[in-house]
Formats: sequence, C-alpha cells, structure tokens
Amino acid sequence: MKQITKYVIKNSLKRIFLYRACLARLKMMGVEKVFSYTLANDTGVTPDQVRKDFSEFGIRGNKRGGYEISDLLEKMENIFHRNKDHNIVLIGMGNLGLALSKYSKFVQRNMNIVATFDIDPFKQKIRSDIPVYSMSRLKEIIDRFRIKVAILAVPEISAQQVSDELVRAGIKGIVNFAPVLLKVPPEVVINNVNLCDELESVIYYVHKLMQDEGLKNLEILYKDMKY
Amino acid sequence: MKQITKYVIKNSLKRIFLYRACLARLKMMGVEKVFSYTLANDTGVTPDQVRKDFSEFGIRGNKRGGYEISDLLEKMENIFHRNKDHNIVLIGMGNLGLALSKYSKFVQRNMNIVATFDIDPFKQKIRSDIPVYSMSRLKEIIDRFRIKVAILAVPEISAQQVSDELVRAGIKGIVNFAPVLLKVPPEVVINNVNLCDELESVIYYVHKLMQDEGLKNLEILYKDMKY
DNA sequence: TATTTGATGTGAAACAAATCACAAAATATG
DNA sequence: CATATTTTGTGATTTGTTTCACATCAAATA
Repeated sequence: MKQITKYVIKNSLKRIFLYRACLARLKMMGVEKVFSYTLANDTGVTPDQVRKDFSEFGIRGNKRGGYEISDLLEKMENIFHRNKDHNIVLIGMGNLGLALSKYSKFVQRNMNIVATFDIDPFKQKIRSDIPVYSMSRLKEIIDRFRIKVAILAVPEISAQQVSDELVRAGIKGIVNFAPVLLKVPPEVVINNVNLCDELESVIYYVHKLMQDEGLKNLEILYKDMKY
Repeated sequence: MKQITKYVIKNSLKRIFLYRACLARLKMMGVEKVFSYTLANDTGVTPDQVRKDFSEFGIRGNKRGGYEISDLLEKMENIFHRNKDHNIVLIGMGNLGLALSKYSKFVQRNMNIVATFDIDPFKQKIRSDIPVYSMSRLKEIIDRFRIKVAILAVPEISAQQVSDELVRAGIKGIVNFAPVLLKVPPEVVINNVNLCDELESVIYYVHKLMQDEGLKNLEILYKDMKY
C-alpha cells in the first residue's frame, strides 16, 4: 500500500520562481516592461530559455513589445494560485521548526502556518507566536482548516510515523526536513529538503574546484545551473 | 568583474547522498552486503541507475557478489572528503541562523560551525552555544581557521554585501538561504536554498494533483524524481 | 501605407540523462 | 570440472531538455 513516491521540482518551475523574484524587484524599482534578454541577464539564463519557459507555462508577451511586468506577475500569481491564501501546518517545534514558524517570508507569500504541533506542546508554547498543539489534535485541526500541505520538522526517528498520521489526516503535500525517505501513497507529493546534503554538496564542489584549480575540466565537475 | 555564477547539484550526486543514507541505515541494522536492486528498492530508483551512478563515481562491486556495505561507505567517505573535519562559518544569527547553528546533524557529518557572525553579536550570544562575532572580525576568523565554506542566513537586503565580504575574505562556497541571486566570481560555488520556493512548489503540485485528480496526465505535471 | 526594425514563439537540431540489453565475471551446482 | 545462475558494468537506445534558427508579428519610420 505504502510506497516511495518522489517528485522533483522541475527546473523550469524553479526558473519561473527565479523570474518572478526578479520581476518583483524590477517592479519595485519602477520598471514596467522587460524583454526576454533583460530577464535572462538578471537571472543568468539564456533569453531562449526564458521564452521557452514562458511558453511551457502558457505565458505570452507582445511581439516586439516584450512583456508587461505587472501582467507577467499577475499571470504567475494565477499559475501559483497566489490569489488565495494557503493554510499550512508545521509539525515539530524543535529549533528548526520554531525558526520556520517565525519565517516571515512565508506570510509575505500568502502561505500561513495556522497551527504547529509537537509531542511536548508546552515546551515551545511560550516562544511561539502560533498555537502549538499536541499531536493528538492533528486530524481535528487539519480537518477544521481544510489543510492540504504540511511542513515536517520532526526528528528523523519519528518522521515516518508522523508522515503516516499526516496522510491519514488528509494531507496531500509535505515539505520534509527530516533526512528520511518517506513512504507515502502515490497521490501525496513529497519535497525533501536535506540541509546536510546542501552543505555537503558545496563542500564537495569546493574541494573539486580547489583540486583542479584553473577551471580546467570544469564541465565535468559542474553542470552550469540551468534553473 | 562580478557575475552570476550558478551551479546545480547534479542529480547523480544527490542520488549518491541518498544511497549513502540508506547504506548507513542498513549497516546499523547489521546488513553487510547489498545488490543494486536492494539499494534501488530502498531509494526508489532503478537498479540500472544505481550501477550507472556508482560507475560515474568510480565505485565498483563484485560481479554476482553485489557490494560490501562497509567498503561502499568507505569509498563514499573518500569521495566526500569525510575523513577530515570541515570548518564552516555561519553569517546571520536571526531565527533561522540560530536554528542552523544548533543543527546537530552537521556535527554528526563532521561539518562544524566554528564561528557565527551577526551585526548585533550581543543579541544572540546568550542563546548560542557557538561564539557569535561582530561582522568586523569576519576576515580575521576566516583566515585563522582557514575557512572555505559559509552558510549565509542574513536578511535579503544585506545578502549581496555580506557575500562580497565573504568572497574578499577567501570563502569559496556559500549555502545561501537569502532569496537573492548572489553575484560572485566564477570560482565561487553558490548553493541557493529558498524555503519559500520549496513550500510553494509543493502547493503548486498539490493543486495540480487535485485539479486533474485520478492521476491522468500525471506525466505532464510531474517528473518522477530521478534523483 | 509600405518598409524596416526588433522582439517573440516555436519547430528542428544538438546535447544530456535515463533506461535497456547484454557481455563479462563470479559463484553455485550437478 | 563443466554448466547454470546471478549480478555487475557499460555500450546502444530512448527519452527529455536546452539551444538554435527563423518565421511571425507588432511597432516605428518614411
């Protein structure tokens, strides 16, 4: 019944995030229009890629006229369902969980952590701005707020068990910070964020870079980021 | 002089991390040997992929006999330079920085945050187990410990400026948590971790999944994680 | 209004990654 | 000791992604 299902965030989607961040900044600076090569320059991709990506997501500009930034941003908001608010739960109020619960960028992007959970809810209650519930109330709260997405920041050892509970409670997507490969039914989306791996990758590449200094053989060691 | 340089962690490298985590667990359980299909099963990839990846990293097993787990892990430790300790600095002791400074998994993998920095070092000093220095001492400490890798957890607004300081101080790799595209010389490796994007991606896919429920057209919406 | 110019949008081509298929090798078996 | 079996390792094939090249369109210009 349970199986490992894994999805990768497509590179084109990551690039769209990149474009959006860039566009938001440009808009703040008062810029109104961009061309594919403007965006490309700012984000380190090629103009072709920008246009292909837009094409994939059904975004169209005006021939010769480039793209209207507000229009572009609006289209992206629709793609990402940013018109509506998204309610999230966070499980595990350790150091990382606490930091994530206070991460203001989520709110800025309409993603609200409406409840957090911990086996010891009293421990962190005092430091948290968001209600901390005991695990026994998981399903109740998830049902009440019709939550579909959870952030999992519990210790490795209990990650699978909590994940099972989340799935039973109707969660359809999990951002998993525990370094475990969760087993979930295929209709549940998992996005693993492994902080150790992120750091270790950099160490690995830095070592390589210093070994074969002079940038020779670079193309074997690195893949230029196409996202 | 400054330019956007971006690297992606290659999928094959990510998979190697995955294999390693799995192998470590198996070893703890007392298992001594694996076959490509064992590992494949546990990690959700194909046996061919496992062997191709091993081949890429120069790891060889015994025909028919599979792979010796200890041997495999040792080879991987060499690949990732895990025999030696890695000293890291962390810049920005806000909520996230503080949580990262206390993240015990780094230490378990021989990655030690030896110093942290903040514009207001006194604010967090009391809550931190690791020394918190003022930004003015950045180069001094980095030089003294011969640090090559930094974790950047400062606010968006100051990320580029701090990144410049890091590069001037001799840092060669940065794990960047600020949602900014850092401009660094090409010999510096950047790994961006954007928490909002990670969460938003999941929301995006969950929406898609619920829209076209029944898993039809799944192959367009998702790419099975090949990592 | 006709012509030139400049940027988009997208098939085609080139490149990269994953899967397949099978030879090679090591072990087990009769 | 020869044969069968099982698993690795890797070219060949397929699949997916990026880059190229150019037709298409909109605006500017004469």
